[in-house]
Amino acid sequence: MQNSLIHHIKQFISLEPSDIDKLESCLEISKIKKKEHILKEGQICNTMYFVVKGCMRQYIINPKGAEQTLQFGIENWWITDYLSYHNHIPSNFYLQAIENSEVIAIDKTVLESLLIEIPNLERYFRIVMQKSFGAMQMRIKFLFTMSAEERYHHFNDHFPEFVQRVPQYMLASYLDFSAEFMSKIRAGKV
Amino acid sequence: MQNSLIHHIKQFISLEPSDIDKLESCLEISKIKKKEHILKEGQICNTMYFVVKGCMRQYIINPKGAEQTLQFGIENWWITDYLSYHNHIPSNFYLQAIENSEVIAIDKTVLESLLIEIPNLERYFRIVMQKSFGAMQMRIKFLFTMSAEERYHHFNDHFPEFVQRVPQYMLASYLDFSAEFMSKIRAGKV
DNA sequence: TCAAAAACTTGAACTACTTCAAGAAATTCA
DNA sequence: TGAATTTCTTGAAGTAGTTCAAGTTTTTGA
Repeated sequence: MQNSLIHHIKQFISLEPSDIDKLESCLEISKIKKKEHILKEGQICNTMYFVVKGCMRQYIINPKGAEQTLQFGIENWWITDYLSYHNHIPSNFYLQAIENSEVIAIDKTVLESLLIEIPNLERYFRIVMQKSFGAMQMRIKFLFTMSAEERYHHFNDHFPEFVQRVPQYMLASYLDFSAEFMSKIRAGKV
Repeated sequence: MQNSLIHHIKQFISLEPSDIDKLESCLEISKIKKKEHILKEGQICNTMYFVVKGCMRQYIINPKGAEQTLQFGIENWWITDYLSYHNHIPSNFYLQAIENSEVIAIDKTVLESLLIEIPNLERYFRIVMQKSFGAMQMRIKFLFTMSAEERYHHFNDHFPEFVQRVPQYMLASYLDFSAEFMSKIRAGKV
């Protein structure tokens, strides 16, 4: 079974066999147990994570002390704190596994040299980032224009399998409403 | 005076003189009058816009018929609908000048061939997109954790000159509250 | 320069959500 | 397996915002 990251990359660019060798020599899968953190607030994030299997989340602890999930990362998604990664500053976020997961962790220095050795890889990341940014623009649109109930139904319609996969209270905070309100939406009590 | 886009690119990567020539032959500045649209909902967005001078915004018309500003683009920012651009699908957004502006419009086909001719340009866009995505992650954090009043003060503290530059009602909708509420915040009546 | 248009303000009534508290159900793992 | 933990539910009370409508101020452009 081929490395799933290489498979993902090939969907966007073509790779020479020698490039694949280089990549494979740098990549290894690490297992992250459910609830384990790969980044905590205040740490500098020097790593990009590609989710091979399982599910990760990015969250914060808000001023009231409650956890708030800002992003999920499932199979074939990259997850990191891009600002901390890019500017080498302490992170605002936690990154945590919400299922037993497998990720490919690429250290910034390793990635920098890979990008120099395989220039075409810049193209891959450019495309992936543009797609992610586009998705984020749509997310802002949904947050701004839909009611809590509409956001829940919209998400549920588009990602029904995913809704089964994560605790409701995490999905509620991702959609920016309270767990209690989620319960009432689901019960039709709104 | 050098093309401000080339100046911007040079902050991230180095360019051969021949690359600069290639670039300059492809780029021209076009003037957009205040209130003029460069993209409307339903159109396919085939162009990326680099703001040389002035200010653009991305907005939608929400289900109640009101305009809602989702993003601003000032000098040295790229603005486009990335999802429409990337997937060649109709846009959800409007792109409009809110000051008399000058932009460099790069057509997708032109950009694609530039990226092939100047591979290093992929790196530039990859970096710019990663920075933008990081900024978007922070924006989600602020939207999720701060009250309307906190968002206003936070924005005002960080971008005081910009606050002077755009109509308050546009800023209010960008910060996700009503123009009337903005008025009350400013008057200290909350 | 001044009429029209755009932007801002105000208060009163309303509402979509939050918070709290407590119990019930489901899941985990020793 | 069953005790502990995590997750979900419910209702009552509260609140951070919206909406509406009308008036005022500022800006624009012929």
